[in-house]
Amino acid sequence: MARANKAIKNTSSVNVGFEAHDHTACVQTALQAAEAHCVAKGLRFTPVRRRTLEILLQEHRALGAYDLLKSLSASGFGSQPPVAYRAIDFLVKNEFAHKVEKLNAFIACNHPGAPHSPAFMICRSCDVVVEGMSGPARGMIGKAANEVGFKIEKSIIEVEGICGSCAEQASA
Amino acid sequence: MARANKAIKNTSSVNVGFEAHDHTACVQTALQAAEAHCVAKGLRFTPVRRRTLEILLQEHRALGAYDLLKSLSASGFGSQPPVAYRAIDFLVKNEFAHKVEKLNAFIACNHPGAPHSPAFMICRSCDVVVEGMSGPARGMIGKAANEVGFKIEKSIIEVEGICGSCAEQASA
DNA sequence: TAGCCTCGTGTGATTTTATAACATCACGTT
DNA sequence: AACGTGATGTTATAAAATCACACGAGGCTA
Repeated sequence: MARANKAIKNTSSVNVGFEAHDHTACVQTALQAAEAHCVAKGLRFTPVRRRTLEILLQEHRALGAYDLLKSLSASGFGSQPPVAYRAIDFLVKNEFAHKVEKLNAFIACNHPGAPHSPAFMICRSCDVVVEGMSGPARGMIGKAANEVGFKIEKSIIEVEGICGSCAEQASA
Repeated sequence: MARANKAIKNTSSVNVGFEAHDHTACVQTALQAAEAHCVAKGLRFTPVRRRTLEILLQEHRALGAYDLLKSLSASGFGSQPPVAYRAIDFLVKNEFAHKVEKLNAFIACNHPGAPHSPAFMICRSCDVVVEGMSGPARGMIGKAANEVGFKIEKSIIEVEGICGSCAEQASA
């Protein structure tokens, strides 16, 4: 629970370069966008899937599969791991959410719709994760890949460090 | 075991742009280099740690902690997870090895000594991992980090795709 | 040399993360 | 109504990682 609890502490913080905002509205917007995308693609945006995305959007931080599962079962869905993992798989496959490998956790996508490879900044102090967008090819590694005939399909970029707020607090 | 077994299959392959080479010698060289580094830094290159690095070097691919543990206990060391994890921690902390987050696995460092942030190419077909070197700052994400006052301490770059050999086989 | 401290090792137990396997149900098609 | 597909639910189990505690080897100091 260590990491999860740590993350859970900073509940409503929506910072690291972002202003607090009307979160309820932004959650709704994102859900509608996802719904529209699913309709367009013939995907089934079922209640569990919708609720899972909603939770991720509301929390606005990386959640572990078991954190999600707890919320889901509290919302009346099943209580066993596959319930969460299947919903997560759907969201990740369709880029409504991403996995943060470093944390074994999942986070709602910041740029839904836009096909992109995410890049995350992870604060080691407060565990806040912010998603930036990364261009497709990516400098050195792209070059190295070309040289050895490796064809990049997906890239995982996660940088760990210390965010602005935490740095301030530390120096204060 | 799925992923691990898959990896275990391609036992002696040392390819993806690298020629097969005198592996025994290169293992010895790397071990000696690590030993020297430890002496210089006042670190204790104990038997378990040495053997762990040796296994990683010999295998020349990403191994799970439990794969390592099995080898270690077969070599006469303890048989409980902490045995492996502690040795791995030591190797990773001192950059003799890296964790491949995507695989939850560990691999001997290709550029021992040189301080660097590793970047991995992971073939989704044969699970071969090759380490490239990544410069410190890293394009887009570095820029994004600057903008929000995020101080990067460590970066994880892993690209997934298909390696040259597997691509050939597929098209053949 | 005895006492003490630190670090490394070994073990048992447990926690956290993830999948396998199988039954059932909802929906659309035939 | 019969069927196929995909979503959901459940039980069980696997895989990855950590906790907690005992012991022991080496260096240090007194």
